[in-house]
Amino acid sequence: MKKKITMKEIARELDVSISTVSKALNNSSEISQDTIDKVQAFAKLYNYKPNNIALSLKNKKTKNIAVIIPEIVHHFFTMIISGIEHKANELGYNVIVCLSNESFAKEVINMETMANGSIDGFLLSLSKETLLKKDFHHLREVINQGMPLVMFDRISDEIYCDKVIIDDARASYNTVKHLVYSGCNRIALLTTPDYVSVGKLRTSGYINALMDEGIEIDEKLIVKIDKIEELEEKVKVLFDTQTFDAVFGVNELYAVVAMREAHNRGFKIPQQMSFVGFSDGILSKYAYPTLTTVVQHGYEMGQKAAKMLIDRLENEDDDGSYKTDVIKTSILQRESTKPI
Amino acid sequence: MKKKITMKEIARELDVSISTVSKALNNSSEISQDTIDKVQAFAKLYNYKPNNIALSLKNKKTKNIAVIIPEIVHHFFTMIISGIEHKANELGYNVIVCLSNESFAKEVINMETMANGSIDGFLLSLSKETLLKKDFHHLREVINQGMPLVMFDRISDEIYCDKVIIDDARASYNTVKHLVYSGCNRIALLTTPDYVSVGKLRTSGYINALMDEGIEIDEKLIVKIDKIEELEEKVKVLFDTQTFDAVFGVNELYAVVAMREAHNRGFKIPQQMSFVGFSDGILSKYAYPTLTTVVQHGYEMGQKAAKMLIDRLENEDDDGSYKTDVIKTSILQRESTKPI
DNA sequence: ATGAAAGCGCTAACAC
DNA sequence: GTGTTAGCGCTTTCAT
Repeated sequence: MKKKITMKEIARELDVSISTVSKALNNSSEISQDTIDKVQAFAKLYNYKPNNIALSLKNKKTKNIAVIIPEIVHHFFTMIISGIEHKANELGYNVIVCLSNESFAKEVINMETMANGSIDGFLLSLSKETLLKKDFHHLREVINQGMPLVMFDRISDEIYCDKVIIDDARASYNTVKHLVYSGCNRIALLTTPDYVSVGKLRTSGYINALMDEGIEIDEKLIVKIDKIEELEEKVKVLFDTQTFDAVFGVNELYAVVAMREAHNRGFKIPQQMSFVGFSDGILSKYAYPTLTTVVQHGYEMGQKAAKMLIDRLENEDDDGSYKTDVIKTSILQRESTKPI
Repeated sequence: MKKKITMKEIARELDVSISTVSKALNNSSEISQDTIDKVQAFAKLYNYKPNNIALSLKNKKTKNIAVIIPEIVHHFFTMIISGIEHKANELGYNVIVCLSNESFAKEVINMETMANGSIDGFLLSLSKETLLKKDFHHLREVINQGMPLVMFDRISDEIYCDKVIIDDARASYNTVKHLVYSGCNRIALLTTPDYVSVGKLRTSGYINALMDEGIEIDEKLIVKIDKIEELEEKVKVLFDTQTFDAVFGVNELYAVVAMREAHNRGFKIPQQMSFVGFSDGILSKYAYPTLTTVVQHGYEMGQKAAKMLIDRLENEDDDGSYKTDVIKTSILQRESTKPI
């Protein structure tokens, strides 16, 4: 069990001062080549590695960033984390993952525990509860302390900071148009309550597309699902009470569950009924039939967010202007919709 | 932008010494109630929070643990992370996530960068490449430094440390028996190459179950799939060249893809052909028909692993004995298999 | 070319 | 009851 060696010990062994060791290890021009060689050889021999914590304390930066997400068991979020991790590592940063579990309290605690020196900046996607309460004091606090914050996907307009989002409304608009052009005109929408920003935007895109196409909005075709537990029941009720020729789900799960129900009721897909979901995940890809979806490019979103944060960290010239990056989406046509 | 305040500043403002502030904040009995009140009030007013980095340096512990996993975009791994995160937070630790992307080099780098003081211990699931190379020097190194390591799921018997695993062989054995009892006797196996420890164990469980049931092993029914890209093709070949009445996949994806192929070829499921997968994920749950699977309890596994590591961290009495926890699995009967 | 000393923020043994 | 001091591991300014 050879414990980690410190500069102090190297200094003692080589009978030089600690500062000489420090400079030698950093190839300082102040030090003779002889000493440099000697110190570096010794350091390598004993596998010396500088202590990150000491460096953090000295430099006032940790090279760690925290990402706080509502949930990790979601394809979209895991793709985002992948992207963040990749980009952060590439730029020399480590990623600390915190889960809010959609809870406001947990989100606040996470931010508070991380804000005390453990990290250099935050990457955050708001929990549903925070979105509902509209209480953002914890975000304001870290921003006031001068700690950079980049929000992604589930953001708030009330907070002034860098952001990365999807063009949700447009994506939804395009999708509905796509369905219309493929011959559908009674399009059901499975969405979330309006307090979820992305759900609201997708709903508005749906409405605008139908209006632009001169199709009447039928409120009965808009189903708002809050908790996953009510999903199956609400879908059944929709099928029991309404007629329609397409279903657009604001996430892949909604769409797949609806598709299964259609299957069970004997509908031919996509001939009699079409399906589109949001966020191209594993479910869409392996559903039967495979599901046409809006591709959100989560990996790219994660990379962009990480880049934005690190740029901010490494550029002192903080001019006080924040930017919002919008990630383009695209429609991935598979078996659940008719070709246009 | 009110910067973080330090003890030094509190001391200056209140005209007492830094150590008095320290003690007052820690409610030391050495300090008069008066001073304690005064200091704490001031601290609260200015929202003083101790600097984690300074504490880490002083205490020689960071309250951070690193988890290194091959991939994050896998339901099983995300469940494990959830479990780890939950348990770690509960016990006062933060989780730093590192992805090896199944690469040996990345795994080594991850461990090296984290081992220099950033964390107190490791949670690790080996990358495929490491499993193939059987090069574990990086693990030995951190263990030698006295840093605790707990391996989970993809482990190596060559390394002496705490472990948490699934009873893979038994789970597989039970599953095959389950299929036999439900009336199947030509059971195809979709598995990974043997260097993936869990794949190997599952394959052996399959073989043992068949032997115990007096069913001949047909090597042609055992398909080893290394890369995801060859999955669909190999499944097609299986269907083209063999006859069978059940498919057992060592993960849910393999099973679902095979089930789709069966669907496309007009097989009635489960009447003509049964399907079982491993690891109860989102795919199994929403497949059509829903897929019977082996439940691996990833969340529980993550919790156990985190608990084990933290126990080790907080109990100095390291008696040099390591333990291996085996998580029980269970079969979740859904629509893709006949009831027994 | 080398070393002494201060300091990052905090704790704790020891002095007064 | 309060303050002084040393120290965690490292960097850096300022002597020498």
